[in-house]
Amino acid sequence: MITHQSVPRPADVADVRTTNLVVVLRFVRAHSPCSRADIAAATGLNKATVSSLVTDLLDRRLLRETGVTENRIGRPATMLVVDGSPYAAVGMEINADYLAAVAVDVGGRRLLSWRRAFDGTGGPARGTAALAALARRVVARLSADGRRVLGVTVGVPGLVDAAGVVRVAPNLGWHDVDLRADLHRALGGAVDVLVDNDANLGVAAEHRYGPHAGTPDLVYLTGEVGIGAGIIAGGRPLRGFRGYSGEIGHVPVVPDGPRCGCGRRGCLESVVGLAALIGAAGDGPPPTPEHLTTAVDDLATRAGAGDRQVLAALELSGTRLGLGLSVLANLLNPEKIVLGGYYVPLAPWLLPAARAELGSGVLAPDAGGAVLTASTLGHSAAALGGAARVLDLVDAGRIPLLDPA
Amino acid sequence: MITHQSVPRPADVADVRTTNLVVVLRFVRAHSPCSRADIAAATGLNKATVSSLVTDLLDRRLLRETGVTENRIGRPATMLVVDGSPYAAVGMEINADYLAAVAVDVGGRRLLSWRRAFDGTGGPARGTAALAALARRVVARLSADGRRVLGVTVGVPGLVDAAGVVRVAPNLGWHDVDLRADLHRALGGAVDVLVDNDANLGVAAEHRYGPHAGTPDLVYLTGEVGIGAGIIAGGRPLRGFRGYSGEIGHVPVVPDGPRCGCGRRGCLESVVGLAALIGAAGDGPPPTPEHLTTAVDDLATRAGAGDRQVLAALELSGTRLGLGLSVLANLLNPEKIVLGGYYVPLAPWLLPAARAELGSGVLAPDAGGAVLTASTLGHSAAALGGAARVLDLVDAGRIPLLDPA
DNA sequence: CGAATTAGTTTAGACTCCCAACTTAAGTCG
DNA sequence: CGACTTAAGTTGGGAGTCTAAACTAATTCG
Repeated sequence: MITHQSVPRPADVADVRTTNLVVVLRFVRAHSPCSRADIAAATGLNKATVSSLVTDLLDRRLLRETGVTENRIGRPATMLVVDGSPYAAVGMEINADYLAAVAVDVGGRRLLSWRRAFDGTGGPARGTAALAALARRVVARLSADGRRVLGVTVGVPGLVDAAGVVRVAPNLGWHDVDLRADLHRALGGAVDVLVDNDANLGVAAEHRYGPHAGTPDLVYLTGEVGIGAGIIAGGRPLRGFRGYSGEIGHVPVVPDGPRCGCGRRGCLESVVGLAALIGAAGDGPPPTPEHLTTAVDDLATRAGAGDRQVLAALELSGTRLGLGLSVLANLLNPEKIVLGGYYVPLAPWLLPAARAELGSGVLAPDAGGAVLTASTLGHSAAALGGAARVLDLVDAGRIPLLDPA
Repeated sequence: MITHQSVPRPADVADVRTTNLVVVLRFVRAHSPCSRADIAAATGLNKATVSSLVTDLLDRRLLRETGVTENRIGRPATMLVVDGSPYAAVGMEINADYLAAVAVDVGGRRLLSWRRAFDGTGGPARGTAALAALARRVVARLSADGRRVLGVTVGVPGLVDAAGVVRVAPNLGWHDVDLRADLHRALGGAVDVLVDNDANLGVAAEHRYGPHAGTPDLVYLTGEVGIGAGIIAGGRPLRGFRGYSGEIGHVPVVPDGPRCGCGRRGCLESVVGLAALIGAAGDGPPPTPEHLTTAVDDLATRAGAGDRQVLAALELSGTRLGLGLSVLANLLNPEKIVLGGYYVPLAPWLLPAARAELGSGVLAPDAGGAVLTASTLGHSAAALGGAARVLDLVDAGRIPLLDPA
C-alpha cells in the first residue's frame, strides 16, 4: 500500500525572502497606490525590510514608483504601484467551435485577446497543431514587444490529469492526448506550458478578475453543451485525486427525465445543458454545434420579447439548475456560484428561479450564504483564466527576474 | 463590497525553523526509527541543520533516541523515534445517546478512551454541562499523569461555524450554542477548545489513524440517523464559506421517493438513513432512538443468517448509497470514501452494490480512482478525530515546549 | 526659521541554513 | 593487532534574512 504520509518540503532563508516579496507585491496590488510606510504598518514587516523588498521588486520592474507624493504634514511618501509590464502570461482555450488566446502582463493589464472560429472536432493532431501555431504567434508578438513570457496555460473541455494529459474530451473527440508535452515541444521548450480543464480555468478567471475576486470558496459553472464546475475551496483549486473534480453534469434532477449520455435519466446536463435548453423552447430540430450561439441569441431575443413558451422553459430550467446547484452547495458550501458560457445571455430569465430553488434546497440557513450570479467576464473566460493561472504561479513564489539586458 | 484580496502573513527566520522542525518530526513519524543521516538524505536538509533540529526536538521530548544502533560498516547511527509522551491531545463527542472522550499523546498513542450513555436531547445547558464535567475529568486525569494538555476538540452532530458556535444540531435540539466559549470557560481558560462537526472529525480521524492515513483526497460518511460527509481535499479539510460543507444527505436518489424532512422526495438521507434502512427491512414500527444500535445489530444478524428480505433491502440501499456517492465523487474526485457509524456493521452487504453503482455512476474512468471502504476505527471515531485535530495543529507549526520543570 | 512629524535608510545584531573540515565509532583486511 | 575504510554526527565560518534603533530627509506648522 502506498502511504501518502509525505513530508512537506523543508524551508530555508531564501523562502522567507520569497514569501515576503509576495506579501509586498500582493499588498501593493490590493492597496495601490501606497507607500513603503503603509506596507510596513499593514503587514507588520519592519520598515527596513520593506525598503529592501521594495528595492528588489523595483529592480525586477514588478513595482513602479509613481513619484506622486501626498500632501500632508511630515516627509512626503513615494507612492508605489504594480508594474509587471516586462512579463506576460498567456492563456488559451480550445473548444468545439473556436480557439482563443489572451495575454496579460503581471500587473494584470490585458495585452491581447484573440479569438478565431475553428472546427475543434477535426482530431487531436489538427487541434494541437492549430493551438501550437496560435501559441507561437502569441509568443512571437509578445517577445517582439520586449516582454518575457512566463507561461502558457491551455483550457480544454474535458478531463485533464495532473500531468497535462487530456484523458477524454468528448466534444473534441480526444483521448489521451499529451497536449502539454506537444505544446511545450512546439514552443521550443522555452516556455512553461500547463493544461487544465476549462471549468477550472473559468473559476481561476473569476477568482482573479471577477467582481468577487479573491473569494476563497468560489464555484464557476460552464454553460456549454456539457456542464462542468470549476471549484476553488479554501482559496485553492479543488482538483481531486486525479484532477477530475467538478463533474456536476450528472446530478439527477428530474425523476424519470430524458435519458442522458451517461445511461441514467434526468441528469442535470441532459435537462439544462444547452441542447436541452434550446430543445425545451421547442422550435424544430436541435441546432447543429456551429449554430448554438445563434440559437442562444435567438432564445434570449424571444425571452426578451415576452415569448410565453420560452419564458416558461427558461424558468423551469432555472429551477432545475438551482436544484442541481443546491446539491453542490450542500456539499461545498461556496460563497459565490458564477454561471458562465451560454448561461450568461440567458441569466436574466434563469437566475430568479435558480436562486429560489437554491435557497430552499440548501440545508444550511440562507443557502449557507451562497450567492448565485452570472459571469461578467465575457467570452474566452477560460483563456483569461489560463493567464490567471500563470499569474497564480507568481503569487505562489515564482517571482520573475528581469533578463540582464 | 468586501474584497477578499487578503495578503498572506509575512514570514521570518523563525518560521523557517518551525517549518523544518515539523519536517523532521513528520519524517521520523513516517519512517521511524531512523537516524539523523537518514533525515538529512531524505529531506535535503543539511546534516548540521538536522542535528540542530533533532537536538531541539529531543529537548522538547517530541523525539527520543532509542540508543539502538545498526550493525554495518561505518559509525553506527543513533536511531530516533517519536516520543511526545509529555503532551496530550483530547477529543470529545456528544451525540443523541452518548458522550465520548479520547486522549492521545503527540506520538499518537491512545491514552484513554471513555464512553458513557447520555441523553443528548436534554437541551444545550445540560449537554454543555455534561461535556464540561467530562472534559474537566479528562484534563485532571492527564494532568495528574504529568501530561500537558495541548487542546480539546469537541464533535457535534450539526452545523458548526468557524467560531465554534453550534448553529443547528437537530438531533440534540440545539440552536446557536456557543459551545467553544462555554467549554473554554469551564476549563478555566487554560486549554484551547475547538468545536467541529462530527463528520469533519470523522474524516480527521481517518486521515490520521485510518488504514489510508494521509490520503489527501478523502471523504468520510457518517452513518447515523442523518448522513453527513467530512471532506479532506488537497490534504486540507474542506469547510466552505461558513463551515457548512458536507451536507450530502439531500442528494436526490429515488425519483418520487418518500418525503424527506427537507420537503423534497427521495433524498439520500430519507432513503438510506438509518431509520430508512431499518424500516426497509420491514419489521414493525421504527425503533426509538435508544434502540437503534440493537436494531442495527439485529439487521446484521439477520443478514448474516441469509434473511432474503433483509439482504434485498440492504442491496437496494447499497445501490442508492452508491448513487448518492457517485454524485459526490463526480464533484470531488476523492481517492477514498470511508463509511462510518452504523454503516460499518452493515458494510458487508451494503458495499458490493454501492461499489458497483459508484463505478458506473462516475463519469471519470474507473470511478476517478475512488475506492469505497468501511471504517475500521470503531466507535467514537469523531472523538478520535477531535484528538487528531489537535495534533494537526502541531503539524501546522504549533510545536509544544516542555514546561520548565 | 526652528520644531514637529512622518518617510525612508543605515548600521549593528540575532538567527537560520549551508558548506567544509573535523571528530567519532564502527567494520575490514593484511 | 593495527592501519585503512566507511559512515554518523559535530564544529566553525560564511551568507542571507529580519529586526531594532539611530540616523537622515523632506515637508508642514507656528
